Amino acid sequence: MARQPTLKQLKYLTAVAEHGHFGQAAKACHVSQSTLSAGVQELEDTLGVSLVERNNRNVLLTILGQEVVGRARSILTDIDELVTQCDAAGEPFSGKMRLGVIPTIAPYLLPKLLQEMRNQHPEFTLFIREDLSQALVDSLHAGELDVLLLALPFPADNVDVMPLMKDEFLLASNSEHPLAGAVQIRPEDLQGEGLLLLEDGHCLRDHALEACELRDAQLNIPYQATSLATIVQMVANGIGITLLPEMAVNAGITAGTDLVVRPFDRDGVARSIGLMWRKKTPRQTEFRLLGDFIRDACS
Amino acid sequence: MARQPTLKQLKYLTAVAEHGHFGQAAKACHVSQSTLSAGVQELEDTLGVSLVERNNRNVLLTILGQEVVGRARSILTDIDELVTQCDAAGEPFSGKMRLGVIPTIAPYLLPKLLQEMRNQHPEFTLFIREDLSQALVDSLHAGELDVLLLALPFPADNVDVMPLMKDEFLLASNSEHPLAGAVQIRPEDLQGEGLLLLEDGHCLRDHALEACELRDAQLNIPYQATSLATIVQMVANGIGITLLPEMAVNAGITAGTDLVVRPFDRDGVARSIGLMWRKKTPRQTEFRLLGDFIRDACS
DNA sequence: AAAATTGATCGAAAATATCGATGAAGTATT
DNA sequence: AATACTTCATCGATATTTTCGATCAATTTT
Repeated sequence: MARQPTLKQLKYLTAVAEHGHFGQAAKACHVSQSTLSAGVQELEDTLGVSLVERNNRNVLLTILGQEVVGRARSILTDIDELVTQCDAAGEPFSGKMRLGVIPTIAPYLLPKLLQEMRNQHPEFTLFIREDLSQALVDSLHAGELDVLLLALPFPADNVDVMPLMKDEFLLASNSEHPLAGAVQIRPEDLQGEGLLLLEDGHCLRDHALEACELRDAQLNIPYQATSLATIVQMVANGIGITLLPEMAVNAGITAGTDLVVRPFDRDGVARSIGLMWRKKTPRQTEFRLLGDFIRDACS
Repeated sequence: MARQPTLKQLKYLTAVAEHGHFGQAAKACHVSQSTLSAGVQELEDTLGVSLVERNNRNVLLTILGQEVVGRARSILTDIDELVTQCDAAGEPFSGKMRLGVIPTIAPYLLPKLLQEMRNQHPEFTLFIREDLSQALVDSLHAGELDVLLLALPFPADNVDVMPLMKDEFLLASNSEHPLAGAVQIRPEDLQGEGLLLLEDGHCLRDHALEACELRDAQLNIPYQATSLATIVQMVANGIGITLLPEMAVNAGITAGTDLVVRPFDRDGVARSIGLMWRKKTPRQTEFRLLGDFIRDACS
């Protein structure tokens, strides 16, 4: 099997084409003339063609040689670009990143986050995928995503997490509901109420119940919905009450309704928002910087 | 200065990307696993980035790694194309060639030649330049042309020539001219006649006179023209007589006129048509094949 | 627990690249 | 016509790089 030409040989050839002189070409390549001469000959050997006509006073390129030089230049340029891209990738927030986000975070954090990102790091491209936690973790391990923004804890192997912030759960009810006017609201007050929650698979459901130290059995859950926006509409129509994450409320999810949103009487009724990435990723530093950035952007 | 990645390293990387497995990739590249592993690491070192995430059960590409793989594939394809082109160039009549032709040959030989070439070797591209012999020879030495089709002899250094065919000179005159009805025509009969010839620089002029063993001094040359077609018109109008190369007559240069064209009484009143190339060209074989082709096409 | 798989690492051997010196062939100068 | 110069090719010695097989460390499967 015939061997491949090497980049070095192509480099030598283009230098000869440029200088029309082996000696000068060698100088430009920082090698001896003999080295360059041998390199060009080797290239001709491996290609099995004549590229340069050595004419003891001026060097001429074969017509085929000219075409090869053209291709060689293009290839060397491509190599340079590849290197350049990798150099630039060393800088944080300069390349690309694939971020997975759960549906109970994405609509409320991303607008601000993406806007800030575009402002401060216009060179940075953030691909977003929205899905349930388990699907995101699977994708993370499949190499389809680089980092996840989700609610912690979530069970996953071989990952590191970086908690970013607490997100309080607020009780949302129709204004006519008894709890809307209560002096103080305790998690225990939820027992027996018609509590509307997202369907199975949404971690918000589990985290909310856990934060309130409640179990399914203690609750009267009339319906399950597929999005918080739907739940808000149901609550506004008096079908029940719900727990809304603070970030959704801050983002205005209740705008246009007469929902009453009230905090609990004690701290800690909250979910934890954080980043997750593969333990062996080489980009941990970059991910931690992203975490800092998200914290800043959303405070 | 950071070193360049090598094609081998890029090859290894793409193999890893393809197989998702260092061992299989190594097998595909016909090297040991350690060699491939070291190659990929070296690539990462020279680029200063992480491309592959080694995960002890499955190999994942960094997002940057995926982009680098994409670029690498493209580069390797370009290399393959370069090699393919050179392989094909080994075959005669498959690449490109730049042919210089003199004005007293081009219009009469090229139509047939180019048509035959397109029929028999559609892959072959023949660039044509038409100019006077001296200009062609200069271009030949400058590397702008690969081979010339002209009338021999023509003085030039460091060239080889390949005579192809004789091209008889025919006497052309108005039908009313005395020579039009002569029993036989000898070169000597031209003395004193109004002989129309091309202007200086056209080798046809010199070759015609030489073939007839005449000198300028022996002739009555009323005008000099810039093309044979013009001369034909002048002869048709009774301004003088001229010598036309047989190939021009065969190509129908006198069509539409009442010119009488007659051969001389003896053989050898002719010019020699041939190819010329740089002595050091690596394509001599190909040029000789071209010569054979031209001889065949024009016989 | 043991066996198997996977990629990284290491030292020795083989292949290669590089250099300076020299050669060959032509050009320019005297 | 002889000489000096320029240019690229060639050669042998040396330095570098590449490659391999064997082994290691970590993990997974049996």
